[in-house]
Amino acid sequence: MQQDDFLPSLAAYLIEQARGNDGKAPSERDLAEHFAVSRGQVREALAILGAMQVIERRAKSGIYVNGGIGGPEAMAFFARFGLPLENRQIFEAVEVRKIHEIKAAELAASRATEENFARLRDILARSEQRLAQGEGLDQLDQEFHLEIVRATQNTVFLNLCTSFYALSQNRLKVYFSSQERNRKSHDEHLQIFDALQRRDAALAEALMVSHLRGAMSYWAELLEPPGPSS
Amino acid sequence: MQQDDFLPSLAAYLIEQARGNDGKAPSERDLAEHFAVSRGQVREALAILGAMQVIERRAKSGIYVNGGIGGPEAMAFFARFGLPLENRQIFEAVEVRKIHEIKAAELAASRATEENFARLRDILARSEQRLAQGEGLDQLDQEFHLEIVRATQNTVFLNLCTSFYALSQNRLKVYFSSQERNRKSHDEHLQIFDALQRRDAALAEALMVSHLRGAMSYWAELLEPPGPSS
DNA sequence: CAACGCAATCTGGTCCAACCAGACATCAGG
DNA sequence: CCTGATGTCTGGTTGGACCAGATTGCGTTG
Repeated sequence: MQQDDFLPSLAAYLIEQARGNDGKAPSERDLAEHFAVSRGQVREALAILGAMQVIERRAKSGIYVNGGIGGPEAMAFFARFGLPLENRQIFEAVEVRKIHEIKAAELAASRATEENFARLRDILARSEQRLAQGEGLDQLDQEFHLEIVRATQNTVFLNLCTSFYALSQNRLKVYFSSQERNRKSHDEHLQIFDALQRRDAALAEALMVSHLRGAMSYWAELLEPPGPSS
Repeated sequence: MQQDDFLPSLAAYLIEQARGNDGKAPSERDLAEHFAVSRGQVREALAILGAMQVIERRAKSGIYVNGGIGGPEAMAFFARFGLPLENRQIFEAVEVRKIHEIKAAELAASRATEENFARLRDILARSEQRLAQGEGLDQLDQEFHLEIVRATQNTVFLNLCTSFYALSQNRLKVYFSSQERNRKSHDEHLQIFDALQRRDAALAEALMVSHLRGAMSYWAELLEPPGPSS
């Protein structure tokens, strides 16, 4: 109940306390007392939250909670630290992820190395195994998609996609609870892999589009996507 | 020479010192002495860098610099704090930005509101003014592209693109030093705007592709893109 | 009674002096 | 040469202290 949990719980507490108080959070000293830690600890955590732009530290005035936890750094952080995001943000993140992965498939078709193909083959083999045992893909699905991103040879892109994957994956585990959907996913993975090996960028892209369409629309329902009007 | 500059200079120092020392950086106490600040200050900065995964703080052992500054949080941070990234990372970031903006144009065509169009019109009008005065676009170019992203109504996407824009824009100011390139950019902006207003997603996307192709290839040369073989 | 001004208070920013416990390297003893 | 004890170094954490600007509230004054 301590150490790594401190930052998220502090963040949650800040947001809670700031609501209905002009966005102003308790003072560092109060926070230290409330969490029974030293002020130094609080300041370290606040430094991180401040750098994430989740809060604003105004000298000689107080700590103010910025409205959004939506910044990319903040999202990546919160995902890592396990703080839940709002459905709307998750939904938007999923859309961004879709953008990334479709393009990744296209780029990977021309850039993938034999090393990438080997890893993909390994992932698919392990997927086959898991399916044979009647288990879900989840982790392996993530590995497959990230390996395609890695195959673009763009490390910045890979890091970015990793963050967004972590962001949505936790909430979307349900998808892989159905053996039927698992089977379908795996078959589509095989087709995508085949297109990549044949260096057919257009086909890989098209297959990825349809692969994600199915999954994403299912997820969209789960997440109650925000309608156009409110 | 103090306050906000501390984090980037500390980061730079850490990376420099860690090179050729197993990635191990000086101790907190040494850092505090070197920068003539208290250990508390150093620890706050290290907390941020640690959260960014730029460094790893190993208890009772030392501070270790993680190879990459390429993580999305780290990149956004460094861009904000003005620490220069490596050419390769900038180049990769530009490619990611390209992916984002092309898709943004497509999505914006169907989602843009009258409010978005109004802001775009305003940006284009101001661009016209600046060009008439013989000045470069730079800032306005950024505004134009980000407004298109905003028109996708995806705030996570907007935040993400804002980070990546900040990342590359600083290094690419040179592009807007040529009046001819400025004029060309502006004309293409007008065409894109027109396509958006006509809700022609395919056309908007195509125009954005060709708009970015010109600019990006110019930038690519500046950045000495890494060849396929080292 | 209202407006002004001063003083106490609160806040973040910064620093210092400790202590803890594990990691690490060194050195003495077998 | 190997082994184990020991002392040093490191990050982790705490408490207290001071500063200076922002804020608040009260008392004075017109």
